[in-house]
Amino acid sequence: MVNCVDFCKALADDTRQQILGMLKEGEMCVSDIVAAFDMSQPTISHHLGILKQFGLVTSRKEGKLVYYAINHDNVVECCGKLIAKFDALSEVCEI
Amino acid sequence: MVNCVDFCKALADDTRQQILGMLKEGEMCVSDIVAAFDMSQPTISHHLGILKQFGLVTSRKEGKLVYYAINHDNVVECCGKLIAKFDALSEVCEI
DNA sequence: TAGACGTATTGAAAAGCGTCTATAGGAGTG
DNA sequence: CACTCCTATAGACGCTTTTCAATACGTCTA
Repeated sequence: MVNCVDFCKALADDTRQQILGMLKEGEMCVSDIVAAFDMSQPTISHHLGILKQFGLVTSRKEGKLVYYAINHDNVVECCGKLIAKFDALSEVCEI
Repeated sequence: MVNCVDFCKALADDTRQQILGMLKEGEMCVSDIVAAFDMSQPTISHHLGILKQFGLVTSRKEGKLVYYAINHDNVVECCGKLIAKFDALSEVCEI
């Protein structure tokens, strides 16, 4: 879905990794994510936009709220691509 | 060895990913790496410095030449950390 | 319809990153 | 020693990224 470089760029930020780690536990709406950080709402919205642009999260609207969820398949696929790209022994563990 | 964010930052560049992909096949000296790119030697040296700083490659000096090699264990470990961090099902495939 | 609430967008400032040229340093060679 | 070759460092430039305040947009409710 997304290439390895874009995948790493999407994850090359601590805030985005933390967001993704939170979403691993289940979907969350924007205001709940914002509440977990000491950052402005537009900043979080910006990071969510990047994660979505690269296909690492999905979003769905429910009334006033927007729920974000991790795109599990894409994340796992990208991790697998990374291993395959740099690990000469990757064929041992097919993902 | 290195955290997930730094690992992704180190790989958030196409040139560095290409270098690491080349080194997967075996160690290379700087001038051979430079010859594979349409970039200046200091630029390649800069990227090698970043890869080394984050522990993704090692280097050894042999006369005038400096050979770089991929730090296989560290790369695999970091990929594993990434999967564990974001894949709720990661325990299925222990790395 | 007005207002309140949740989220996205805009525009700007600051910091970071990738690239170059110029140059320095270290190692071999004549 | 002087010279050449290989690699690293320094400094500068432009572009990108992160962050914020301000504001726009959409949705629910009174």
